[in-house]
Amino acid sequence: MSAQRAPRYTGRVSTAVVVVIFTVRDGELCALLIERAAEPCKGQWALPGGALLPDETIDGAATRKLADETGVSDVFLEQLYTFDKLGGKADIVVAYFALVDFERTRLREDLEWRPAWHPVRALPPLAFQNERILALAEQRLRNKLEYTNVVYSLLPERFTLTEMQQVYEAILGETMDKRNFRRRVVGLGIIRETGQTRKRGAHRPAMLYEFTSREPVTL
Amino acid sequence: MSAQRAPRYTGRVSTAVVVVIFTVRDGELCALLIERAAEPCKGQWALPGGALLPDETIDGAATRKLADETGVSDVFLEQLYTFDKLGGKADIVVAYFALVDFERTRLREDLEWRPAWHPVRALPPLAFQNERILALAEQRLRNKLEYTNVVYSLLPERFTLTEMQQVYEAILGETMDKRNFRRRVVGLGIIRETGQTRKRGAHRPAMLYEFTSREPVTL
DNA sequence: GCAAAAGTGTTCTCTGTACACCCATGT
DNA sequence: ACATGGGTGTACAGAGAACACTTTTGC
Repeated sequence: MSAQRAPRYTGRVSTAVVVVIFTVRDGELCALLIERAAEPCKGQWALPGGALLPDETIDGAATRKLADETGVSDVFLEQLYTFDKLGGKADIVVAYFALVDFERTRLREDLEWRPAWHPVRALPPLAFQNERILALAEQRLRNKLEYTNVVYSLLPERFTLTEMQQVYEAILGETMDKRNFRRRVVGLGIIRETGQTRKRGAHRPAMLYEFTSREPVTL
Repeated sequence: MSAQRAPRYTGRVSTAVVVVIFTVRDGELCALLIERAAEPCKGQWALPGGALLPDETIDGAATRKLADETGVSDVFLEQLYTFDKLGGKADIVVAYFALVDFERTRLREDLEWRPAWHPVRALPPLAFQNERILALAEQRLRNKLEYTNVVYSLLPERFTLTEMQQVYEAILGETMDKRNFRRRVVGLGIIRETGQTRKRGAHRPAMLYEFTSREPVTL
């Protein structure tokens, strides 16, 4: 597109979309990977993705991939970066990243191209330089956690402050002070009390909170 | 690229690169635009850009476009966002943004496809929804200014603190306190005194500073 | 000596951090 | 009664914001 004098060579290149899908499970940040059942890189793991369908937007392709693999939609999904020369079939790969609540996902069942959650601190061998994409996504996630409310997309409708804190700790990889954490998130206005409590085990019941907005907001 | 079971449809789409080139001139943030000399959108202005050359990387294409239009290289240049359905010839447009010192640029001379600097607060009619790209680039620039040293790419080798402050004020659109500004930028360690001064007009000479790094650094 | 830009310190507020004990419940 | 996680307040330090006058030069 756009202005250019040069002879009008029109590069047509094969373009694909991949999605880094993060969740927090058992206090660990995990990403969804798919085991490759065919060459190239058979037996290695790769991010979910694929070519665009005819007339499909790139956002649309990312949304579709996310839904195909996890069954969820209406979650945080954002474009991450566009790569080239990654070594796969596509010349250009537009990467997205998504955040999902583990409890809401239903992974596609496939014996051949099996999807599975992998802790990002213990990844298997990855195809097509997918480490680079994952590393960038993780960094963006850490940043966004600090100055946006994106954590809403990793938690259920109602949750306790301890659960919320565990999500932050899993992603940032550091423990936090309970009192400071609570003051901060309540003070920022991203969550509010529901008035309901939840009894779980031999201790005082926990207040349940909800997000004031389930749309991404920059603080 | 990457894992996919579906029938292997490979979308080949036409892909282009555009570059938002910013500079600060006379205390105004300006962007480089090119007047379209042919249909579609003849007479409107558009961001410099064009299709990828065979075997060219997207970074390479952006670097080339920047050098073609301004004669500069070795400046801050970063991928911004990837758009589709903008209405031009390309299906997919990978946008970059660059920061250049006005004094170092030599615009390409072309009677037909004329490049010119335009203040971003007073843009002419733009082709292909280029307003969206410019708005996003400007927002990113403002953000980066706050937590990185990218301003190095808008200033010459040696400069006064007043010049540096004027760049910040032009981009952020607000005046700043001289003493606080100086404390901050010196305290951050992104610049240092050169020991040299510069006499300019009927007043005390100004100390010349230089950047401690001319690579992008996140603070 | 006057106009013009350069340069320089202090005070206050706010934000973030460190830190330890009591509470409500189940067994 | 005891074990378990839930819930709360205060003190200190560092960062950022507000604010006005003196210095050096050219004319």
